[in-house]
This record gives sequence, C-alpha cells and structure tokens, in this order.
Amino acid sequence: MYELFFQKFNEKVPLTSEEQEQIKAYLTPKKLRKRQYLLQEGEVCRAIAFVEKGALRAYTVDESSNEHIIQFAIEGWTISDLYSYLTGEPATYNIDALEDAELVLITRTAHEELLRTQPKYETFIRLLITGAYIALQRRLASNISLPAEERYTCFTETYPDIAQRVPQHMIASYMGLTPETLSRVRKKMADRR
Amino acid sequence: MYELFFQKFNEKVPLTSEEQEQIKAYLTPKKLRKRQYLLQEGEVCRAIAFVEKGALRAYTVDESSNEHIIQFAIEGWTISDLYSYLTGEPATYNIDALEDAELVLITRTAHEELLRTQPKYETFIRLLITGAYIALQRRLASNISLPAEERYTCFTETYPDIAQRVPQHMIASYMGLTPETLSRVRKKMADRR
DNA sequence: ATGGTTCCTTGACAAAAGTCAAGGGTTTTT
DNA sequence: AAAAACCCTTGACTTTTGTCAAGGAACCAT
Repeated sequence: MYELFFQKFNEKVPLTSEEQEQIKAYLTPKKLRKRQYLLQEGEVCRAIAFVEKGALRAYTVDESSNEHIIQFAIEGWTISDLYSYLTGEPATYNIDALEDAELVLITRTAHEELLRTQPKYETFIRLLITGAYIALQRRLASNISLPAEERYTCFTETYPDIAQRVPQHMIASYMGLTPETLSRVRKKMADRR
Repeated sequence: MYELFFQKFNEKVPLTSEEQEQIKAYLTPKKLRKRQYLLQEGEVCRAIAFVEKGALRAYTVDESSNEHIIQFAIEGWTISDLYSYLTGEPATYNIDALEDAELVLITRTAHEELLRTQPKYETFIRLLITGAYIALQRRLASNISLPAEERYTCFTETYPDIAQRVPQHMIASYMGLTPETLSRVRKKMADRR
C-alpha cells in the first residue's frame, strides 16, 4: 500500500527501516472511487494526499460555474489545498478523483508530529515543495510567454501520461483555454503533418 | 544591514541571539546599482538574494527578444533562479535591479552548511518556499481564470507597493499582456469612474 | 540646455481566443 | 437495449488581445 510513497521518500531522503515503520504509523490509507471528492470548496483541507494509484484533479468553480483546473496528480505525485491545510482556512479548491484511486494521506496532525519528531520528514517535505514550486514556475512561465499551441506541445511532452489519461477539455482548462480552442489548435497541428 | 532579514526569520522561526550570530556568519551582503545584473541567463545562480532595500526582477528573453517578467522582489522578499541554484544547471532567468538595492545573499555553500548544522534554518527555508509556492499558485489561478482587467485589479490590490514602483510595461509583462493592452485596460477602468 | 532614452498612450488593423449552437460518437446508467 | 450523459468537433460570429506605427511627456546624461 505504501510502496510508491516510500520509494519517492527514499529517493529524496534515505530512511532506515525503523524510521520507515515509525513514519508509516502516521500515514492514513484511503481509496477513492472515480468522481468522488477528496475535498470540497469551503471545507478545511485535512490532508496532503500522495497518489499511489489513479488520477485526481484540483479545480475551482467561478461565478459562471466554469471549472478551472489548477492541478492534476497521478501516481507518485501529491495533491492538496496547501493554503487551507496549513492555515485551517476554508479551501478554495475542489479535489476529486478522475479514476479510482489509492491514496496515502498525511493529516495535519500527523504532519505536525512528524515535523517535531522526525527531521528527515521535514527534509522530505522541503524537497517536495521545492520541486512543486519549480514545476509551477515553469508552468507559469510557459503560460505568460508562449502561444497556445506551444503551451500544449510543452504540456504533452512534459506530461505524456496525463495528456493521455485525462479528458481534453480538462487539459484545455489547465492551460487556460476553452475546449473549442484546444480542439482547433490540435486540428491545426494535425493538418500540418 | 541584516535587520529585515532577521526580522522575517524570527517571524517564521524565533532565534536566540547566539543562533542569529551563527547564521549571520554565513551571509554575504551585497549592494547593487539600478540596472546592474545579479544573474545573467547561462550563468549558474550562486545565491538566493533577500532584499533589504530596493527592487529587483527576474525575467526571460525569448527568440523575438521580448522580455517576460517572472518575478518581482522588493524589501522583505527573496529572488533567485531556484532551479539553477539547486542543480547547478545554467540559469534560464536574468535578474537585475530596478532600483539601487541592498541584498543579503545566501550562497549555495552557506545554504548547505546551514542545512547541515542549523535545524532552524531548514525550517525557515521550508516556510519560505511554502509561502512562495502558495503565492505562485494564486498567481497562476488568476492567470488562467480571470480576464485581464480583473487580473490587474487583483495585482494592484495584492501588491500596491510594486504597482507603484515598477514601470507599467513590466507589470504588463508579469501578467502576460502587452504594454498597449494594459494601457487600454487601465483607460477603460478610468473611463468608468 | 539639448539630445537621447524610456515610458506611456492612441489609432488602425490583424490575429487569437471566446461564445453560442449544433451534431455525432462514446461511454455509462438504468 | 434504450436513454442519458459526456466528450469532441465544427461553423459562424464576437470579443479580446497583439502588432505596427506614431507622437508626446518625463527623465538622464553629456
């Protein structure tokens, strides 16, 4: 159940098996069916979810009830409303499963205990967030400086697995485009070959 | 010289004065004149810069030699090409001073020493990056889901100080707009009052 | 002081993206 | 097996944004 989680953990910070058992005691497994919510806007985000299996997304809904996809997460990645998680403020994101999923949850209390007692956990989290920050900065740079087509190419090259598993209209939303526009961009690309 | 740096540090992680002196020994002060580079694309980013005074920006230059502003930093904030800093890869950003500036540099070697020897430093860095990550996620959300005008309003409300100190065309670039478009957006807003 | 940047604005036009509406192919549900 | 929901595509049209060009104000440097 925790294989991938500890694989990723060990890649960042090697653990002895005692440390691993110690940490494991704080983790909560959770299964989610497709379309089930992990978090709804307005609730407090109680856990960081590491994806062992399946796919999830985080999204907002605006006044015109358009969905805007903030983030995808598949095997090996984490997802949460970090702001809500850390501050206890109501979440602004919804998170739900795009496929049946198996998660490893780090609840807020587990997080705080682990930070207090296990220095390697703090290092792990620091590296995790640093990686997420760098990835996000790339995404933002591509968003403000590239035209739609290059943004899409860039996305499919960086995340070929997500591009295949997720409906196109969600990818459009992730890139800040309408489904129609992405459809046309793809057509134009196809016509050129 | 390090007042603001340690003020911010203590807000996140309180330090004894011995700890503070210990950390201070690893820091490097640096002054920068307006228009001077802190980092040029292709170099390796050797330091995280904390701004004690002044204003800086990070930006990329594309094939058509358009500048795209990735980040601003004024008093109390940090700036760097974090990816280059951590991996030693050549930087993809340029960083320069928009006003005469006083910086506190954390060099890569200082960073590693501090991580090894001073647990509170790791906590400080973790909180720093977490804050940056959350801010970036907000910026991205506003970028993909809001029209230009609301994005601009949101920016000026969140960073009124930056909005006033920085040339408009840089703010346009930061938001992924041309200077002309931002100028028109502002005109439209002004006409409505 | 003056000549040169830099910065902002405006106009006319072009390109990109959004909106609305319809249709058809899947998959899911009942 | 039929109905419903979902997803993608396409067309016609509108809105938003970008591009190119010009001009004027403010700031700088010699």
